[in-house]
Amino acid sequence: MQNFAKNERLCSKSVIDQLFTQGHSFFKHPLKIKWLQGQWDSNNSVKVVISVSKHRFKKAVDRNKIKRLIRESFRLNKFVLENGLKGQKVYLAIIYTSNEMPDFATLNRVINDVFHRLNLDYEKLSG
RNA sequence: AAAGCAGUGUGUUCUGUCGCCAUAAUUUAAUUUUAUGGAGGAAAGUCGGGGCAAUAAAAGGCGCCAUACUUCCUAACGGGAAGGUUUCGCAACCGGCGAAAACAGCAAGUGCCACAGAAAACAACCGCCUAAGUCAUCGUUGCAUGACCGGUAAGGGUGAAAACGUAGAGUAAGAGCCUACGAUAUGGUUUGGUAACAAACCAUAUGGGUAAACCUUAUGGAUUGAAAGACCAAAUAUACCCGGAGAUCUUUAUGAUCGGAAGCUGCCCGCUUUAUUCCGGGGGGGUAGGUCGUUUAAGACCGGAGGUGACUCCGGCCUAAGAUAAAUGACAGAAACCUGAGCAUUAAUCAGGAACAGAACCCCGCUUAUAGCACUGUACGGUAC
RNA sequence: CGGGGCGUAGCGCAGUCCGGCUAGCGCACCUGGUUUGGGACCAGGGGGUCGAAGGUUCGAAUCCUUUCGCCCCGA
Repeated sequence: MQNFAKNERLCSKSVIDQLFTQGHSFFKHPLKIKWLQGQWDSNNSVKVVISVSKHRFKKAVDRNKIKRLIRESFRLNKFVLENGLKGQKVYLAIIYTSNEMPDFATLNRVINDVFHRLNLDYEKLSG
């Protein structure tokens, strides 16, 4: 299913603090990724938070646009990550760090690469 | 005729696939499925005003802040409408039209006005005048000369600004001191107007600018903002309250027996307590989190009536985003619009473009940003040269 | 959402309340002197539309209005 429901979003402030202080991170232009293994009740395998800096994009319209594009490509590529994780659960933060507006095609490709990379890192870490 | 500039209005529609948020129905172990709805004229800036909420508070005064032609509209406003005055534009003049105005008061008081200039506000530095008064002088006894006491704003290369303007009369010299014409201000009367104000007449005056200087007058203003505020409430710790604490027996109970610590006593018995420890229960405040506040309102649309207008009244009809690390999207296609190529021109065709910008308690305004398109103004008439 | 502050020379700051004074100070920069040469020192010099636009005034960095950018605070 290529949907994106409410329980796949990370909303708790304390968990976000934990993710940003203790999480593993890597960088793939124009995205910065932070991730951390987690535990929760519902049976989805990822909780994600998407962030665009107010410093880089002053207009709310542009920030909303970028967040919507990232969310859309996350939704379409989520199956890659779910296959790699094999039932484990992960908190994820996606931070946009460029100064230019992205277009959907390149962003989609980057997200796909990022998820493959994330799967490799996860396997390496867990053995 | 029209570019540009300024203002006002408008702010593209439809189809398919996959998704997001809310509500309703349906169905479950979680949930699923279906239907309906889902950004703006500025949602922006947060500059005014109000609702709403909490706190404070007799009335009133002082202080502080804001506003300032008039009448009206509005819940209210620093907003709006109509009107007046002044200035500006068409424009040389008149009418007319349009635009702008922080347009109360400096003739209530105080302060300031650099440089220059005699002087920047109770004006005698130079200049002009010695008629009157006092004193002195003398070949001249005067309509003399000199000094003192004075008079005088007509003239003076300045300056942003110089003490009503021009002409006459008058005088020793002069002066609105007086006269004529003109200008301005204040007060009064009459007429028109709800009023600001306008016109006419009379009287008085001639007082430089500055209140986006202090200030005066009039009017208004309590403070803090939905992160306000109300309610529910896990985990952990816990004020306070209640019950209990080890061992043995059995009839399993509000049971019996033995025992520990402390106090009363010198000691035993007996009585009382048992906390600062631990266990169980209650319990208040309250964190994470959640619910309400929160979208039915100074509401939209249609029709009628009143008013120059802002706007008001009456009737009908409708309910229209509601998220909370924050939904309203992505991809593909079509139509209309604009630009370029194409063509003598139009059409077909091809390529490209489509602004400013995203609700966060809710309204009314203001301000600022806006591609393309539409409309209005700039862009009237007469007279004179 | 609400509140407060700052934009002046390449850099860091005065001056703004209460309008006129050459828009000033330190570092940096340039020229000359000093030294065998450099630094330090001495003397002299250049560089500013006071964030932007409009207004008030004879006159605005300063007063008023609008606007742009930056920073801080309240949970």
